Amino acid sequence: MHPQKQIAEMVVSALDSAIAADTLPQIGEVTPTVERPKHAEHGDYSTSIALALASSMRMAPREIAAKIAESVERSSMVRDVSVAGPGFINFRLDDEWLRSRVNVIRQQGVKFAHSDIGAGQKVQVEFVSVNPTGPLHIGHVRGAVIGNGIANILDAAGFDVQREYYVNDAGNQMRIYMESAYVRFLQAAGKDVELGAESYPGEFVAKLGAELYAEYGDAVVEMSEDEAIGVIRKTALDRTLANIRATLSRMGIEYDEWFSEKSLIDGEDFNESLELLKDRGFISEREGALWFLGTKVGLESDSVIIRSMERGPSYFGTDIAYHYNKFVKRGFDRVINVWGADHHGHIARMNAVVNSLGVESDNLTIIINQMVNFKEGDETVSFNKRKDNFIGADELLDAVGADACHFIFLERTPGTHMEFDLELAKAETAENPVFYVQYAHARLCAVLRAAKDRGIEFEDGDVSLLTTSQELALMRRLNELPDVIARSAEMLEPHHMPHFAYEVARELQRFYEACRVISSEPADAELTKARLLLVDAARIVLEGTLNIMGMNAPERM
RNA sequence: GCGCUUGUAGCUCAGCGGAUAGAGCGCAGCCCUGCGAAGGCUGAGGUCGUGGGUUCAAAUCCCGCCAAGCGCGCCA
Repeated sequence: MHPQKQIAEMVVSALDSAIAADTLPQIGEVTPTVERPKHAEHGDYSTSIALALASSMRMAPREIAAKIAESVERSSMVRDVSVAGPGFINFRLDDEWLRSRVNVIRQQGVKFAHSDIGAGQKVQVEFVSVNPTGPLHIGHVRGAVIGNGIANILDAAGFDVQREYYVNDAGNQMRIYMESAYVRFLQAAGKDVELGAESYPGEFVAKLGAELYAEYGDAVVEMSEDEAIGVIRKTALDRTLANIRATLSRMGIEYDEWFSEKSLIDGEDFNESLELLKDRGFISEREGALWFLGTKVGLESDSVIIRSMERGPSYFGTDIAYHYNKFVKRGFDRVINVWGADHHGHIARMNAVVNSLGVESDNLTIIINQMVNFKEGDETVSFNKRKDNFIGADELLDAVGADACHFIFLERTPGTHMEFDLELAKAETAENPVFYVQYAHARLCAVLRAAKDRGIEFEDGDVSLLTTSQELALMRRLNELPDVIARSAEMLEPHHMPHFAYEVARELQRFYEACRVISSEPADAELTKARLLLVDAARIVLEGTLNIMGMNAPERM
C-alpha cells in the first residue's frame, strides 16, 4: 500500500477510535483527503479533515484535529503528527524509515512502487486506431503517447491491461482507400487513369500501388475493378497496417490486439448487439434506415445504425457492436478509449449506447486529447490545417526522437490545447527537460561505473550514515513514486509521471552538488558505500519512471 | 445558433475545495583544483479571462459574459 493511503487509513482509524472513546461526536462515513503540503514545514502529508468536520461536529476545527492527532496509532513510518494552522493535521515521515526504504528499493526494484489498486481487473486501453488509409501523421503521436502511458501506469497499478488498436477496415473510407490504391496500381501498370476527387493522394498510396503491381502484375490489371480490388485488398491493408505498426514500434509501443471492424459485421457481434438494443426498446425503423433512439435516453437526437440494406451499418452502428464485443463478449471490467478532440461529439451517444446495452457507463472512460499546434521558430501551425502539407509521425520521430515525444506529450494534461516546440524538443541542452532528466540518469550510471572501476563493493553499506538534508530530500522524493503511480492510475492522469521524473532529477542534481559520493579519503569509505546505495536506489526509481513513460533510461549520453 | 474543451508569470505549462498560487524557459546576478557544468544557488516577474453565487475556506464547485480551438453527416 502506498504511503498516502496508509496515512489516510491511519486518519480513519484514529477518527473511529476517538469516536468510540467518546472524545468526538458520532458522524457518518467520511473519507479523508490526504495531500502533500506545498511547504516543507507542513510535513510530508497533511489532512484537512478536521476543518471539514467542524460544522457537522459543532466543534472548533483545531480541537477536532487535536483529538484525532492524539488517537493516531504510532508506526515506524511516521515520526511526528501535529496540529497546525486553522486545523490541519500534519504528518512527518521518520528519517530512519526513509533510510530503510533505500534497501527496499534496491531489493524490489521499481516494483516497490507498484500497487494493487487494480486488483487484477481486466482493463482495455484502446488508442490511436487511426484509419488504415496511410501512414500516421504528426497529429496522431499525442494520442499514441497518452494511450501507451495510461496502459503502462495501469499495469504498474495492478490492472490486467490489454492494449488494442481498432482497425477500421470496413466502411466508406476503406472503400475510397482501396479505390485509390487500385488507381495507383493501374498507373503503375502504365494505364492512363486519374484519382477521383475524394481519393487519397499521398505518396504512400502511390508507392503501394507500384508494389501491388510488382506483386500481382498484368493478370490483375485485366480484371474488373471489383475483382481486382478483391485480389489486392488484403495486401494493401496489411502493408498499410505494417507501416503504422512500424511507426508505433519506433516509439516502443506494441499492441496486444489489432481488432478488425469488419469482423464485427462478418461475425455475430453486430446482429447480437442490435437484437439486444431492440429487446430493450432502443431501436426504430424509419426513412428506410434503422435508428438508435438517443432521444429516449436524453440525447439531442437519434442516430442511424443501418443506413439502408445496400449501404450497410454506419460507423456508429459498428461502434455499438464493438463496445458490445468489448464488454459483453470479452468481459472487460473497464474500457478506456483515447480519442482525438475531433471525436468528442461522439462521446455522449457512446456513453448512452453502452448504458442501453446494460453496461454501467462508468466502466467506459473516454479520454480526449486536444489538438496540437506545432511551433517551428516563430511560426505556429496547427497540423489539421496542414493536410496539404503532410508531416508524417516518422518525420517527427526522426527530428526529435521518440523519448522527447513521450516526455513532452505526457507532460501536458490531455485536455490542454498544447503547443509543441519543435526547436526545443530537438535541443540537446538544459532548456530541454527531456535531456535534463535523462542526463541525471546517465550521471548516476557514470558514478556507479566509477565505483566499479575502483573496485568499490557497497552491498554492505550502512544507510544510517545518510543524514544530510540533500540525502533526506532525495529519499523523500524517491518514496513518492508509489503515491504518484497510484494517483496517476486512479485519476487516469499520466502527466504526473514526467513531473515526478523531473523532480527526482532535480533532487538528484542537488544531492550530487552537495554530497561527494566517491571519496578517496579512507575515513570516508563507509559514507561512500552508503551514498552508492542511495545512488543505486535513485537510479532504479528514475529508470522505472522513465520506462513507465515509454522512455529509455540511457546509461551514457 | 447549439454542444464539448481551454483561458494561471513575458513564453510553455503544473496546481488533488484548504495554509504564503508553483516549475521550466527567458531575464539579472553568483558558484567548478576531485565522481559527467548537458550542473547548482539567488533575484525580479501574478488583480489565476471577466462579473456574480455557494462555502468557515474558491485558481479549483455553480451560473452569466468575453476570447480561442474543435465538433454539430445515413464520413470515420
